[in-house]
Amino acid sequence: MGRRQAVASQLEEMFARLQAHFGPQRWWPAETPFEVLVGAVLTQNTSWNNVTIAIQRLRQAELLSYHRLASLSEAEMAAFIKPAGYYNVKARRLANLLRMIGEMYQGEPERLFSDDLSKARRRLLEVKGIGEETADSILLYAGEHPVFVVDAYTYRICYRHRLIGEECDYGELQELFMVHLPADPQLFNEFHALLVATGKHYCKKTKPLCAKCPLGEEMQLNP
DNA sequence: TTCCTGATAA
DNA sequence: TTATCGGGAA
Repeated sequence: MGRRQAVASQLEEMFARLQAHFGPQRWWPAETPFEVLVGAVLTQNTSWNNVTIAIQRLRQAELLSYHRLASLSEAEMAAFIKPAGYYNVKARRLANLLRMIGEMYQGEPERLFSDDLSKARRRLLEVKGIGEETADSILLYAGEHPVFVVDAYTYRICYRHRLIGEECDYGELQELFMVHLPADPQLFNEFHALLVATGKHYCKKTKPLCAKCPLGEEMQLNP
């Protein structure tokens, strides 16, 4: 078996094991694509639990739409999203993102989501505060584009299982998944969600629970 | 105390 | 390469 096939089958087995263990993840936990976009910024280096509190506050105030949210000042926005942490930074980032949607997509987020993948990605990355992971989360979970989302969990799990080296960057890790798997948004959706579940419950930063991990402790060499 | 579905400026 | 942003929960 060639190297390419070997990696492909390892990824497939990883997916199968996680799917069998965790079941359907039903991502992204949001009612609308616009809510996905907001959540993608709020969850930067932040536990999802805290994000849901912030999202609830926005929902309560009926601010989960482009026009309503864009009508707020950054200071007002910051007050609403406070429970998500980094609230001043995130208010600025949301405002930057909404401004781009206003200028490039006539204030209609749907035009961003349905735009050409590479064009939409470039425009998202031009926004200060939107990096590759946040951009790809929006493209996959709000736009249903076939792009694999890489995060700290993906990196940690793949590194510990010796699929990548320490120096592997975002693009290289993303390519590992996208080259070896079919470009299926539904597959990428579920796979990333399952990796997050794994990182959260087993492949933890400190004290990983390798013995109980659905990926098996025999795969991992150096936790 | 540590960690959390990062990104940027210094 | 490192410092900074931050509230919430374990």
